[in-house]
Amino acid sequence: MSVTLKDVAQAARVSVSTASRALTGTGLTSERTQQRLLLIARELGYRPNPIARGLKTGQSRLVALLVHNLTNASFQVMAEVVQARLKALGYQMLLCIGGDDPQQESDTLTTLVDHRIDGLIVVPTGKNGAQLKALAKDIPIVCLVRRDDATDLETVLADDPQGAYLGTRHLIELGHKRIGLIVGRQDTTSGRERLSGYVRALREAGIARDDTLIHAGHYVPETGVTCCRKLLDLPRPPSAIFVANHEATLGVLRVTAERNITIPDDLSLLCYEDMPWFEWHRPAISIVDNGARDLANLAVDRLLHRMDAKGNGNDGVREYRVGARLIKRDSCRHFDATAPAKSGKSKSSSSKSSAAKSAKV
Amino acid sequence: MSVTLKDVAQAARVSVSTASRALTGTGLTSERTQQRLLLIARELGYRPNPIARGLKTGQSRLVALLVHNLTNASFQVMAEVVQARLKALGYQMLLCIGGDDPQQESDTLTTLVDHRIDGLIVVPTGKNGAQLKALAKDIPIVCLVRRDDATDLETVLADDPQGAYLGTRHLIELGHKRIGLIVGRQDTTSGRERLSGYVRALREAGIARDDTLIHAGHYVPETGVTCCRKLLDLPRPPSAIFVANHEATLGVLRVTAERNITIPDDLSLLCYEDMPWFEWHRPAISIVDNGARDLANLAVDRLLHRMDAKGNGNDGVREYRVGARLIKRDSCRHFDATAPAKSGKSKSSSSKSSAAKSAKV
DNA sequence: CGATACACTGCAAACGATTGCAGAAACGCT
DNA sequence: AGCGTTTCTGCAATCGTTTGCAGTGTATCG
Repeated sequence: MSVTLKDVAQAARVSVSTASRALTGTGLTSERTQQRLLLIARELGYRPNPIARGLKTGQSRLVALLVHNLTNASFQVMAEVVQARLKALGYQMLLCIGGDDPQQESDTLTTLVDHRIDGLIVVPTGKNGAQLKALAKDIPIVCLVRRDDATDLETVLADDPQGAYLGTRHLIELGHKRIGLIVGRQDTTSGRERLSGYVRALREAGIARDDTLIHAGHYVPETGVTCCRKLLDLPRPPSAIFVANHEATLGVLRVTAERNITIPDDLSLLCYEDMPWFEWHRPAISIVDNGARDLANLAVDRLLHRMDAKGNGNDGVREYRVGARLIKRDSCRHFDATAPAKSGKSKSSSSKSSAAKSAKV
Repeated sequence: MSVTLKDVAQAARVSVSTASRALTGTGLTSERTQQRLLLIARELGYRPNPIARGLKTGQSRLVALLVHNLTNASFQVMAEVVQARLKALGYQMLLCIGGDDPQQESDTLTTLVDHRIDGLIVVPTGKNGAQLKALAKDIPIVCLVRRDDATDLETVLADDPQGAYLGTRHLIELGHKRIGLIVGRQDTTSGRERLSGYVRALREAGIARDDTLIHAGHYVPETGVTCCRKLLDLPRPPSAIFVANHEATLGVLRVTAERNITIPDDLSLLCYEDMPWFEWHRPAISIVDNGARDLANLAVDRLLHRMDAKGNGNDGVREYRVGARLIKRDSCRHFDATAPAKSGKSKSSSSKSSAAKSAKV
């Protein structure tokens, strides 16, 4: 069916071994024959069979990336980055979707080692520590975004404490004192860390922590709906909301739209993690960027390092933090303490009516 | 390192061949030994090595899905569907991102055949017909969403003519007569087909086609911006816009927000293809659903069929169409011909006004 | 000029499975 | 008991590479 090494060898009237050595460039063959074989191989359109090679060498040139889903914009860019990087190095990426489900993660993991992947970047659920630990003995593994506490795997993390701190401080600097926080479940690292960053910023600013302003929930839009309602229904509702549970953003947006709350006039909104449409939305939504691109790149770097190091790529470091940064757009504004709360106020502002607008933009 | 067939055979005091036959269940071994081997294999934690097996059988248990990107929501759900289906059948999905770039597509394709994938579902760029055709001789291929005209590959397509027709008709039924269309490049199948569906609906309703209402462009948000502006700046702007180039939706939304145009009061908006946030958006955006989920499922079905059929799974059918359907949400409304156009009308609802304020523009 | 090193090359055994072929065991039948 | 079937098992080749080892030829040196 396809051209094998034998074919090349025959055409060149040498043995398979010589052909192999010439083509893989082990340097054990004369310059002349090497060139000749290279040429013949090209003419014949020879492509080495990774399966056969893999059988012998134990390597597959396959690197897996295991993420929870593809809906999350961060995972999308990570996948794209990883794929691009790996391809450039001659690896194929095996992208797997684990659905944040331990069982599925475990299954996938076994399939992957069956296929003798050369390396793995995984966003762990945290429930398969033992398995991961065992795997790590055989293949290089790097954890991404989440840590699996049951292991001591090298992990590339977003700097969530800092990101949350940055975001909260930004809001404080704008004059907000009552800042609602919608954050992820407290049994996840990111959930805890983001809360801590928020708390630290508050403390630094001398603002007392008010637990009625803090809501945690699952990473789904519905969380945004319920939490946002709770916040707005408070006797003294917040003047700003920091949605540090990115999936919840949709829910928050909906509730504010339903209640005719104008962002950022009536309420400032700051979100965690970017989505492609955030900058197209009006008002464009300010965010704390967790640096998905950097995270992915670093993860690949670390993985490659380990793969090269053949066994011990331990540089002592167990955990890398990728800095978060604030991207200011239009959804946060200075808080004027004298203005009325968010009760039904009618807009005087229609000033900028469409006439002016339609100019050119 | 890991348990091989030989280990199992030794433990059971039989030959490797017997072990192999027992475990693969070829029925050529006695019930008793088979059970015994199954047991021992389980105890030892034996997992067959797909690489070794692949070398002998020429199969890899790998099926590739090649899409343009992961940003597109349709591709996301397709990837998830394909992954789920394949995994259930013991295949691993190789998800590849081709970026709609012929060169990259071609490279990826070669890598994939190198890895002896058992099957391929591809969204073709349309520029590598020859290569695809050649590949199709060796492995089962199904095209998805786009057709490659240079081949006669089995193709699973969305019913774009029908979808566009449905959408347009919906708007017409709501009383709209001037319907703007923002559609994809006319050198893509989908671009052409959606335009044709739009035209048909118009003709059926006895509405003259007005080419100033029709704009085509690349699949990027910017297209939405420019096309939308052109439409709104028309002497007689449309009362509804059908965005049949899904990437352009963001741009359209931005322009309308900037110009203080309230949807659906001032302008009805209908989009093609769903995005997760469409139903959370206020107003929730009505769409024509191209049935990404169904498309993916059908593609998998067809591929599996071909893979089973070993060579000729040709059922004569070359092309499958998956019906589109209309999902009515809140972005389209009845058009009242008596109301003023979209000139400077001040908002009664006032809700959105300030959003556009941010002067930015 | 003979010995010794060196640079290449080829043979053959792996890697871990599958599979055609032939031998062994078990059985039924005359 | 002898023979033919049938049923199971094992040997060994094979898939396409890589790689240790031994062999060949040529250059180098004393």
